[in-house]
Amino acid sequence: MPINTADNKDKSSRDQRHQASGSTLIDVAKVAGVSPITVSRALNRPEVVSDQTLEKVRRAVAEVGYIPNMLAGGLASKQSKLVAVFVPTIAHSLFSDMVQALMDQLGEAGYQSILGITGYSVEKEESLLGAILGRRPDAIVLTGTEHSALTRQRLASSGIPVVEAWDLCDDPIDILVGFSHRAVGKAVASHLLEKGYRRFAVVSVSDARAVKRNEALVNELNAQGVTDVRQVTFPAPATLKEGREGLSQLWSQEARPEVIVCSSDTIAQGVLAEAAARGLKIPEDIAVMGFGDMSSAAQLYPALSSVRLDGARVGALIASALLQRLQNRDDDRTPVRIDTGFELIDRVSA
Amino acid sequence: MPINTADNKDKSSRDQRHQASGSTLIDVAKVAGVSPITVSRALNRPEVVSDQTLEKVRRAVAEVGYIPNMLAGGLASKQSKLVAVFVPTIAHSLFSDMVQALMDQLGEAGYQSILGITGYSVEKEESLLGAILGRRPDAIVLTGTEHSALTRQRLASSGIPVVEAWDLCDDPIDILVGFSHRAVGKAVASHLLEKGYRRFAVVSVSDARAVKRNEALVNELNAQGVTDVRQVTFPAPATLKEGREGLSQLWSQEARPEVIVCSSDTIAQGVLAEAAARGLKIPEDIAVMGFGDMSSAAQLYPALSSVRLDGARVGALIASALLQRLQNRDDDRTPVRIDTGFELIDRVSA
DNA sequence: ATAACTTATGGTTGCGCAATCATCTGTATG
DNA sequence: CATACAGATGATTGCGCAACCATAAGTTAT
Repeated sequence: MPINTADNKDKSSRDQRHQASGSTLIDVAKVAGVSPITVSRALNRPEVVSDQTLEKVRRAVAEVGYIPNMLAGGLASKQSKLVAVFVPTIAHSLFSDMVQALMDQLGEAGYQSILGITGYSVEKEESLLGAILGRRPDAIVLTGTEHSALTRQRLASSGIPVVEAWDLCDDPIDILVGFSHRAVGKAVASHLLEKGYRRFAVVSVSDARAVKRNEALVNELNAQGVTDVRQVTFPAPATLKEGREGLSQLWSQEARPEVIVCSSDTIAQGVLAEAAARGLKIPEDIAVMGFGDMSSAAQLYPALSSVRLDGARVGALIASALLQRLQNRDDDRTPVRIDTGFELIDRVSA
Repeated sequence: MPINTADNKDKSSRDQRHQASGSTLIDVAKVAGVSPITVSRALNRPEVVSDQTLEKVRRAVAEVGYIPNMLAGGLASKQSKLVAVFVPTIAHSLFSDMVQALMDQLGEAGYQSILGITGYSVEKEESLLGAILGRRPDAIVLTGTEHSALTRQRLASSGIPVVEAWDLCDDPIDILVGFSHRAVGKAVASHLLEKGYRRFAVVSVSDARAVKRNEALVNELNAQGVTDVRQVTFPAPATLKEGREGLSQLWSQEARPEVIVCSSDTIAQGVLAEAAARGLKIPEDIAVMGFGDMSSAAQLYPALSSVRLDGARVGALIASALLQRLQNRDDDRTPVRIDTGFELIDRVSA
C-alpha cells in the first residue's frame, strides 16, 4: 500500500506548496533498493535492465503510486513527447476526425497532443504558436500552407519537424500531407458539365482553400464556355444557416442556377433544407454538390453528392510520417510530400 | 561553483546537443545587461520591475527571439499552466463547443489545454489520465461522474482542482458543472404528454447519461399511465445512420409510435431523413424530439424540437470556476456546484 | 591466462527556470 | 538625524529527471 504517499499527502497538504503527487524516482529507488537511475532505465528502456530488477522496480512503482514527472524528464532529455496540432476548428468533421485519428496514433507511440484552434486566422495561429512553443513540442502540425512571417521564422528556428496538412504547395516548410484544391475544383467542374449542367452557382465560405477550389472551378467552367457563375460567399465557419441563406439569395434572383456547388457538406445540407422548405425537387429543380463527404452525406435525404476526403486517414498519414521522422533521430531530412487525393461521390443530389 | 556553471554554459553551447531554439534567460540577461532573475520577473511579474528595466528586457527578448521554456518554469514553480480536458469525443457539437470555449477562456488566462478523448470508456479515461498526469496539469476537467476506482484515487492524490461536467450527482469529486439528465427525461415526458402524444418510442445510444434520461422518461410516462415504450439502442457514438436504422426498426413493427424521443439531435436528424425517404409527414405521421439543440436543429426542415444545452456556456462556466479556484492559491475549498439547466425548444417536429 | 568484450548498475552533473533570502538605494516618519 | 520601510535588483539553490561516464562482474576469444 502507498503508506508513504498517503502519509505525505496528509501532512504536506498543510505546510508547503509540495504537490500532493510528490513521489519521485528517488522514493521508488529507495523502496526498490536500487539507484534512481536504474529506476529511470527500468521505466524508459526496460530492455537494458535485468528482469529481476525490473520486477522490483515495478512493484515499487505500484507501491508508491509513482507517476513520472514529464516536466523534469523533458527538461533533462530535451524531448517533451508533445505534438502541437493546429486546426481552424474542431466543429467540422474533417478536422475532428483528423484530430482524433492523429491523437490516437500518436498516443500509442507515447506522444500527447496539444491543440491550437486558430479559427481560420493566421494571427491567431501565430499567437497560439508563440505560447505553445514554450512547451518545446517535439513536432508541429499545421493546417494549410499560409502562415505569417513570424510563424515561419519561429518554426524554422525551432528546428523541429513541421507538417502542413490539407493542402499542397510548391515550397512546403517541411512535411506536406494534403491534396490539390485546384484539382478538386477542376474535377467538380468537369464532372458536373459531363452530367449536362450548364447554369452554375457557388455557395462558399471565404477560407483560403475554399477560395482555391472555387477559382479552379470557375476557370474550368470558363474554359468550357460556361461563364457567369454566381458566387455567394460567407465568412467562415460554415453552418447550415449559410446554406439556407445562400439558396435563398440565389433563388431571389432571375437566372436561377441548375446546380449549386457548395464549399462544404454542411452548407450543402443547409441548401437541401432550404430546398425542402421551398418544396423544390432535388435534383430536378436544383442540384447540389457538397464537399467533404462527411459521414452523414450518404444518410441525408436526398443523398448528397460530394467530394470524399478521409479526415481520419489524413490524421493517420500525418502520424506515420511524423513518427518515422521522430524515431530516426539522425537527421533524416528526406522530404515527405503525400498527396492524399480525393474522390467524387455521385449520389442523388447532383 | 556559480562561476564554473556560467563558464561551462558558455563553452558547452557549441559542443553539445543544444536545441536550435536555444536562447535562455541568461542570454536575454546578458543582452539586456541585467541579471537572469530580473528577466524572469520582467516576464512574469512586470509590476515589480521598473519601466526602464522592463523596456531593456523587452528589447533583448525580441532581439534574441527568446521563448521561455515552460518545462523548466513548470519544474521550478510547480505550476504547469496546463489543464487536462477529457471528453468522450469531439465529433459532437456539444463537446466541441465546450472544448473550444473552454480552451479560449483558459488561453486568455495563460493556460493551455491538453485533450483526452475517451470514446465513452472509463478504461480509456483511466489510461489517458495516467499519461497526462505526468505533465502535472494544474487542473482536470472530466465528462460525467462515472470514473474508475484508480482514476478517483489518482485524482484525489494529485490534489488539484477537478471538474466533473455534463451531469450532476450527490458526491462530486470536487467542482461540478452540469444539469440533471433525469430532470430532462421527466420534462420531455411531461411536455410530450401535454401535447397529446400517447404512443412513445426511444432511439438512443447507450452512454451513461442517455440511459439516465431514458429511465426518467419512461418512469414519468409510466407514472402517467403510458406503458409499453419501445426502445431501440445503439452503441455510442451516434450518427445519422443510427437514426435512420432506428426509425426503420420501429416502422417494421406493428403498433407504430406517434413520437420518437432521440438521445441526440444527430439521431433525430437521421430519423427525419428516413422519414423523408419513406414519405412520412412530420409531425403528423411521426413526431420527433431531439436532444442537444445543435445549431442546425432550427435550420433543418422540418425544424427540430429539441432540448437546448449550450456547450459553449458550459465551457465558459467551467473556465470561470476553475480560474477562480486556481487564482485563489490559498486553499479555497468552497464547494462549487453549478446547474447549467436546459430548455425545451418547441419547433415543428414534435 | 590475459585481453577484449558484454551486461548490469551506480555516481555525478546540468537541463532552464522561479523561490527564497539577501542587498542596496532612496524616501517617509517621528 | 536616525529609524523604518518600500522599491528594485541580485545571488544562491534546488525542482526531478536523463545524459554521460565510470565501475563491477561475468563471458568469450586467443
